[in-house]
Amino acid sequence: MSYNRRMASLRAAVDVVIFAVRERRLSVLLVKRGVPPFRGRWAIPGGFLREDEGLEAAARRELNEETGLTASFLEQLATFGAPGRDPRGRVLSVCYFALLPAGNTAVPAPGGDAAQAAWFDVRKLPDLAFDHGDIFEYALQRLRWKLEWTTVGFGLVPKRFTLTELQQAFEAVLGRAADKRNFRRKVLGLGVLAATREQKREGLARPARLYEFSAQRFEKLRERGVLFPF
Amino acid sequence: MSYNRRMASLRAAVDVVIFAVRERRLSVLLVKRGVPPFRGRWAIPGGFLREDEGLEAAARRELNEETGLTASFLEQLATFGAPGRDPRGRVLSVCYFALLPAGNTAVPAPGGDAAQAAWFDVRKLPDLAFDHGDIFEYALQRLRWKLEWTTVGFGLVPKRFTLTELQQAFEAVLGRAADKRNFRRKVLGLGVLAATREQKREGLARPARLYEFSAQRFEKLRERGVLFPF
DNA sequence: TAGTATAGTGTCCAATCGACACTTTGTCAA
DNA sequence: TTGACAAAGTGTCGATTGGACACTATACTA
Repeated sequence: MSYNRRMASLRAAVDVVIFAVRERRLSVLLVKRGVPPFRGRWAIPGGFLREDEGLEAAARRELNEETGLTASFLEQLATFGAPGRDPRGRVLSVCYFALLPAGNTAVPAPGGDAAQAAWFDVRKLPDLAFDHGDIFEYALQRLRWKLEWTTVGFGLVPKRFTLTELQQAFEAVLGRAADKRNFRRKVLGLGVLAATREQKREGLARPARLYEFSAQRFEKLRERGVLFPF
Repeated sequence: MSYNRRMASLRAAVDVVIFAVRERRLSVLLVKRGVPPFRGRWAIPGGFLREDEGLEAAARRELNEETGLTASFLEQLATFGAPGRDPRGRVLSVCYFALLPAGNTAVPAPGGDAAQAAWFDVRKLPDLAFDHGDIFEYALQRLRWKLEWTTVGFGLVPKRFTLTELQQAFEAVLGRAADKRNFRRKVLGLGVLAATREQKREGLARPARLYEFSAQRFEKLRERGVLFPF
């Protein structure tokens, strides 16, 4: 009944769906596979888990190898493990999703199995390798959902940002325009933003005030159960 | 740089946090380990993933082996994989959480590595084996959260149920009393319940109307984006 | 038929949210 | 210097939602 057939060979991959807003468009970083299987196809960046390496540590390592950057948000997404999802054998993919702040989104020279890396507008994705299409869809759904109901949104924007920049990031992810007054009311009403003394000019017009996310205020509210943990 | 040290040996366990409301108390099903490591300690039911077995299929199998029942809700929770979490070697635990409807919560004779199985009030848990304490906490947090913001709650109750039964299930999970009128207004306002002609007597008093969850109505609303997918 | 135990029902107030348009400020060019 | 431009910044109203709050209705039993 509960005889455990030990699996012949099992490997674990850690894949990271990396999102950033670039040119007001929500984008994902993909890598072009340089080796079989799916050679020449685009895929979500990732690699095999190493011995003595934690899952999140592996995700951070992959992210850093791929972008040279540190995520402003990183969270486990789900694990995909259908038999047959990888022609090389049984591979579980523990997936993460990461946000990078707008701005630092250069594409470095890729290493390893990836022939090249590039940002793609999420509306114009190529066919992806493995079951990465499913993984991407799931990640996007989760990002959109969390953006509306949590404070992850601040991960899409630099440390200091104008409210217009923040709004544009929201609009890029959700794919629809927001009302400026309602957006500001809501986001300031959260009580987790601190206005700085500095300003930023966007083009030739009136400068905008820079704000920053206040971790202290956020913690205080979270302790009182005001904000969503997920 | 991206040289892949292949892991010597990796196994994947699938563990299932099984919740049910019993005697108006939120309970979890635990098994007592009959073999090392952690022999004699209580643990979340689970087992190793088999070859050619999908993750969710493995979770269903474990659930069925442990309870003989089918879950009314089953969803992947997260994957835990810290090196050293299992003294036998590197083991990833892909965790699920499941709900059983109130009523059918008999404890069958356990098989395999489990010496015995028992329901525990979530407020009075023993020390658990491995990192199962963390897993449990995470599952409980997720359950509470989803109960308030999604329709999972109907998984805690039989196919046909009275509104009082449903309310008691909510109260058991959230650990606080709800106002009867507000609860009924909210739950009926979802538009996913259908009243049946039948009634049920609870004790000696006036019978209550039986309702059922209407998958059709739920789908219609979900298609319009009214209800939360998560 | 009186008692009892649970089912079932409606109002008020506060907070939230969406829709909606004009004034302010800084810069540049005429 | 001032007029034009471009983006920043700001408030109200109405609808909906959600929490607090207490009494009547019904089925049965003694």
